[in-house]
Amino acid sequence: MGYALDSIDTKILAMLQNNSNRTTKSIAEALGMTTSPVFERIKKLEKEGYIKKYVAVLDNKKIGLKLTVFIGITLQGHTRSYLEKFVKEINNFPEIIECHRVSGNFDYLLKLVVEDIEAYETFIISKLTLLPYLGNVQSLITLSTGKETNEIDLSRI
Amino acid sequence: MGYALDSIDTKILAMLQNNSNRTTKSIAEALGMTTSPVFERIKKLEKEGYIKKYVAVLDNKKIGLKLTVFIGITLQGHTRSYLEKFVKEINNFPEIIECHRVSGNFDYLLKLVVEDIEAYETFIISKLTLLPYLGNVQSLITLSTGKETNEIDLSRI
DNA sequence: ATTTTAACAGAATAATTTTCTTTAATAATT
DNA sequence: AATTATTAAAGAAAATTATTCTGTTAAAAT
Repeated sequence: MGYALDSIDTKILAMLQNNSNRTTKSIAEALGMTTSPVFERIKKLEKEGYIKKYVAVLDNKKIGLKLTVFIGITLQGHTRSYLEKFVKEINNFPEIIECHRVSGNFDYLLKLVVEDIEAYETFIISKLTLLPYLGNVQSLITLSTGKETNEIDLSRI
Repeated sequence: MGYALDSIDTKILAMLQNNSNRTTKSIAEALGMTTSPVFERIKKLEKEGYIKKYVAVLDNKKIGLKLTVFIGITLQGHTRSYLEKFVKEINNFPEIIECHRVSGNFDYLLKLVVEDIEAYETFIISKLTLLPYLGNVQSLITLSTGKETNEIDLSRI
């Protein structure tokens, strides 16, 4: 795979995962190094794809999107071409932020973020149920969220 | 709620959501403005909490965490104190990156990221099933992911 | 033992962030 | 309607950071 991470790399990743606006200077100080090697390591981590991107995490509720819903879906047919079409359609719905093909009691698990229950119902009626080959659809409405992050614990790798 | 977003704010948020390392200068140019008002708006969006944090998004697979699993859980008792304890316990497991209390066929939906099926099994056996009051546990193993993002479509607010 | 390579330190430069002052436009008050 | 506050923006200056470059050291390879 071309490149192995050492403990300095994982520490850098851990810090940038937690706050990507942290300066290389501050990271370097935390590691007892100077800025140049830290800078070079970060660039390498970006180039090699360990760091995919840098993003601002917004407060969905404050923006007016107060409801997160998970939807488990089974399809009636499983032909390859249809599965691909399904995923493609799904990607056009701006409400959907995750779409996983899963094994277990569903074929797909979706995660979506909408304004409220009403917007959710509109989505179901005027978008989701229009898709063909749809089998069972089961919604899990989020009541509260104890934890929701992208941050991976890197102490275990 | 103290502050209403105008169209310039949402454009800034959209850009930072997509790439938080984009310079204020570049954002300002895209908006036909100078850097200072854009800078001030960003600081305001941070201060007011619309922007929660800035993070580096890592490639989990490259780091060796190749498996994402969703777990639906029902509990046998629903006393408030126990629910709180459950969430607290869950937060101590580094594998778990999301924990939602939901309505529907489960009480909780968890999302976790682990190395592989073996690590997943270890988690189930030596961590999850040790929790008391556990009822039904149903796992959805991710086979492939069509979409997985935090980026909210802001054109609809 | 010699060469090569990779990682780091330190300094210099380029670019960006951040602060400050001034101006224009809008809203509020009398 | 005139005047006064407020707010948002522009522009310039200062401070900090990112980025590049050069030289050095240590480790790895030959």
